[in-house]
Amino acid sequence: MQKGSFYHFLPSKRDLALAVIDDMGDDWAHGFVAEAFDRHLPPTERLDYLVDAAYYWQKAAKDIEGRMPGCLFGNLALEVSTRDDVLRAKLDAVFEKARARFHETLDEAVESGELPPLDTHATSAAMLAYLEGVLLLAKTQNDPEVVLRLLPAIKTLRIELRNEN
Amino acid sequence: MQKGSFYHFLPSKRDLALAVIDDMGDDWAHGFVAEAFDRHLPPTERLDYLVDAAYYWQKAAKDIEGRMPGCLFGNLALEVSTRDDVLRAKLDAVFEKARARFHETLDEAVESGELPPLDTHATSAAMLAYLEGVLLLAKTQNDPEVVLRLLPAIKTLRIELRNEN
DNA sequence: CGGTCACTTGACCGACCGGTCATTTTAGCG
DNA sequence: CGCTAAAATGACCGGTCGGTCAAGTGACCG
Repeated sequence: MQKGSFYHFLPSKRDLALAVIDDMGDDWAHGFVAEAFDRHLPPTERLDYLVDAAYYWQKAAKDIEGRMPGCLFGNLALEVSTRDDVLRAKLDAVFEKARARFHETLDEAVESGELPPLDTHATSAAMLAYLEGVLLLAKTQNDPEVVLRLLPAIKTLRIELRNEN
Repeated sequence: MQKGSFYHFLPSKRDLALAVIDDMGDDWAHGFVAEAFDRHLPPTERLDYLVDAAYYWQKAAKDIEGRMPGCLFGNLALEVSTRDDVLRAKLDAVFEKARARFHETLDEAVESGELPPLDTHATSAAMLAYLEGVLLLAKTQNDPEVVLRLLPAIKTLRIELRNEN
């Protein structure tokens, strides 16, 4: 695309980033993540599904482009979130949406007795953090297999309920 | 510093990045991380210590500069590792050094019976990933408290030994 | 057909960035 | 003091980047 065309639709490069986050953020939190988080599956199986989805997505991307892309939002977050607060807030919102998916799943698992009671809010955040961290390491090694090796341990993360006085 | 001076010592900006990784990489893997991983402490306490160290470091940095810096190596890794393979490999080596610290600690804990047998190699990598992921989320929220809330769960991460046939 | 309006084009602009270099300052030393 | 070598300076260069804009194209519409 020629730059003239670009500026016909968008006022600046920064606005492109904003728009991309809006567009892909939903795709991600409700697409990639949601697809894995199929409500018809038992909660813990959804996490297995997520591991597979992350792995195949990264692997496919590497096969095509030669390099592991990692997580688009993670990449963006570390690069710009110290320099642009609006962008940072938008990325934060995307992460929050994804976290909510984990949260639902955990609540369901606890309710059904599949998991003992735990701080599902904090634990869901921990799981998202772990997902991002694993993608970071895998990208640094440029090796999707790292995802397969490490990510399943996402199911072992657990944050206890703080005893409420 | 004036740019003339800069180029008196270093041939290019990229070499600065390389040098910084070399310098700070050791500081990190053997300084920040090693400090937390005091061999005089029982293994699991070292992880508590690490949580505190990460928290206070991030908090202090935020108090001074107004923004959470996150992990220097994580930042660099996501930003450049798709564009510069040498840099990527260097960052990978830094992570590997840090991982080894976790690894030692886990081996010790297993040996002393403090932890049941587990895949200490994979688990140490998982812990490092989790550390990076938590810093990423905390930075995106620009809130060091996230570290305090999530990072302690690093002790719950566990990857079982693959049964060796 | 001619008019209009969404869209495209690429030349152009100023700012900045990585890097060079001749010149000057400074520090160490006999 | 004067010599030397290390280190600092800032003008300068080519390239790129974000962004502008006047001119062009083409599709639909009366």
